[in-house]
Amino acid sequence: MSTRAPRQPQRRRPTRSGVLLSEELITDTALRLIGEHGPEALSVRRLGAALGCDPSALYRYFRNTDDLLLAIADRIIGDAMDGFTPGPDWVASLREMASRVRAGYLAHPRAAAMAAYRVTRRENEIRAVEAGVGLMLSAGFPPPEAVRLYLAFIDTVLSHAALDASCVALPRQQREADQRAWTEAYQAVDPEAFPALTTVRGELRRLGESSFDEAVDLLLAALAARAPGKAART
Amino acid sequence: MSTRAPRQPQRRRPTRSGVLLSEELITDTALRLIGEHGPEALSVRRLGAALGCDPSALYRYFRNTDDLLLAIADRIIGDAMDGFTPGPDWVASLREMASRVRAGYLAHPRAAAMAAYRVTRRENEIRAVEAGVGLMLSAGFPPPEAVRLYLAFIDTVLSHAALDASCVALPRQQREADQRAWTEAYQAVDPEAFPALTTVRGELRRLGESSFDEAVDLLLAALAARAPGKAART
DNA sequence: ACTTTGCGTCAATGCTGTTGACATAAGGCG
DNA sequence: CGCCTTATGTCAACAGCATTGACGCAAAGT
Repeated sequence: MSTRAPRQPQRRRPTRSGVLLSEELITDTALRLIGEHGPEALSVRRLGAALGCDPSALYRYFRNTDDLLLAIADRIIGDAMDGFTPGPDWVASLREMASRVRAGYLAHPRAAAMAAYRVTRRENEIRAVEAGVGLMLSAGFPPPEAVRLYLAFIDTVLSHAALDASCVALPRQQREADQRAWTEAYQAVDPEAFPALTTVRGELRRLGESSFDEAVDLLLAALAARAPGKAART
Repeated sequence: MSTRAPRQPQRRRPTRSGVLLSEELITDTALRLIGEHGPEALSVRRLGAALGCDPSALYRYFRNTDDLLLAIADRIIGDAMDGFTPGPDWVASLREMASRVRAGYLAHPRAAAMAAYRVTRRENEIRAVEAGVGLMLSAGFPPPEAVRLYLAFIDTVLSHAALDASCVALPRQQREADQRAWTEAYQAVDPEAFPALTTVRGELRRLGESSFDEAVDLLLAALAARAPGKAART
C-alpha cells in the first residue's frame, strides 16, 4: 500500500510559523476548534490555519478527514476510560464504563455527536472493548452471547450518550425552546383525543430530561437477570 | 420575518424542462435520489438536475438544505407510524413501535441520521408520545414512572435506530472499512494483553451487526419484570 | 388589458476536500 | 564536517459544494 499515512513521522520539520506538528497536537487543536466554534468549524483549511501550517500538511498525518475524525473519536474514548480498571462486580463495572463514556462525550459534545457511531479500530477503543467483553465473560456468559450482549450494552450507552451530547451541542436558545415545548405545547392538548397525555400532564416535563441512567439501569437489570451465575444459584 | 420560505407557492410556473415544482415533488425526488444512488447523491445541484430545474429554484421552497432535510424527516415519521394503533398487549405494541421507527429510519438513512436527535413537537410526534405513554399506563405504571420509562424506551429506540441509520448512511467505502475492522484489526491483537478479545475472537464479527433487536428485547424484558401487573400476581 | 409579484434562471462568491509537483531541511553515513 | 536521500511542509490547482442577488418572464388579481 503506497498511500498509507505514517502515524509517527520521523523527520519533523517546523512549519513556517515554527510549530512542530504531531498527531496529538492536531487532534488537540481539532477538539479545541470544535469546542469553540462548533462542528462545522472543523475543516482542513481552518485546522491548518489554527495550527499555523498549510492545510495539505495534515495529509502527512491522516489519510483523509475521516481518518482524522476517527483519531479524534479514539482520543475522546481514551480520555474517558483513562485509569479505569474492571472490578470484581461486573454490573458495577459496566455502570462505571457507561458513566465514563457519557462524561467523555459531554466534555466534547459536538465532536461526540459526529463520532459516536464510528469504529475507530484504534488503541483506546480496542482496550475498551477488551474491558467490556471481559466483564461479560466474567459474568459467566459464553463467548457468543458475551459479544452480542456487550454490543447491545455499548450501543445503548454510546447512542444515549450521543443523544445527550447532541442536545448539549444545540445552541442555547434552541435547547431551551425544546425544553419549554414539553411544559407548554404538550400541556394544551385536547383531553378527548389524547387521554394518556392528559393523565400524565404534570410529569411531562421529565421528557426533556436525560434518560441515560434509567436506560442503563434497565439494561443492566435485564443482563443481571439473564446472567448464568444467577441461574446457577436457584 | 422577511426571509421565510413559502410552503405553498401560489404562482407555480413550469421550469425550462416543463416540470411543475412542489414541496412534495421535491421531497419525493430527494428520497428517490438517495434510494437509487446512495446517500451522497443528495446535493442541491444534483437534486435540481434530477428535477429538471435550476438548483437555486429549490430555495423558493426551502430556506436551506437543513430545512429540506427536516421536511423529508417529517415525512418519514408520518410514513413509519401510518396506520399504527396500540393493541391490548403492551409489550408487543411497544415492540411494533420500535420496529416501525427503525424501518422508517433505515428506509431513508441519511435524512434520519441528521434529524434523529431533534424534537419536532409536531403532530406525528405528539401522536406517538400519546400512544407510547398510553401503553405504559395500560401496563399499570403510575404516571410519573410511565413517563420516565417511556422516555427511556423511546430514547433507546430512537438512538439505536439513528445509530443503524448513521452506519447505513456512511459512504460505502467507510462502512465497509468499519465492518472489516472487526474481522481484521481486531483479529491480530496480542493474546497476552487482550485475553478477553482473544477468547471471543471467532465471534467478533458480530460487533459489526446491529444490536437493535437485542437492545429492545432486553429493555422490554426489564420493563415487563418491573410492571405492577406482574408484581400483583405473586 | 394592465399591474403586481411570485418564481425560475443565470452568474458569481467563497467555501470544501484532495492531489501532484516542488523545495527544503533533517538525519544517516562516509 | 559534508554529502545524499527522502520525509515533510508549501504551493497551486481542480472539481464540487451551498447560497445569494439581480433579472426577466408569466401567472393571478383587478
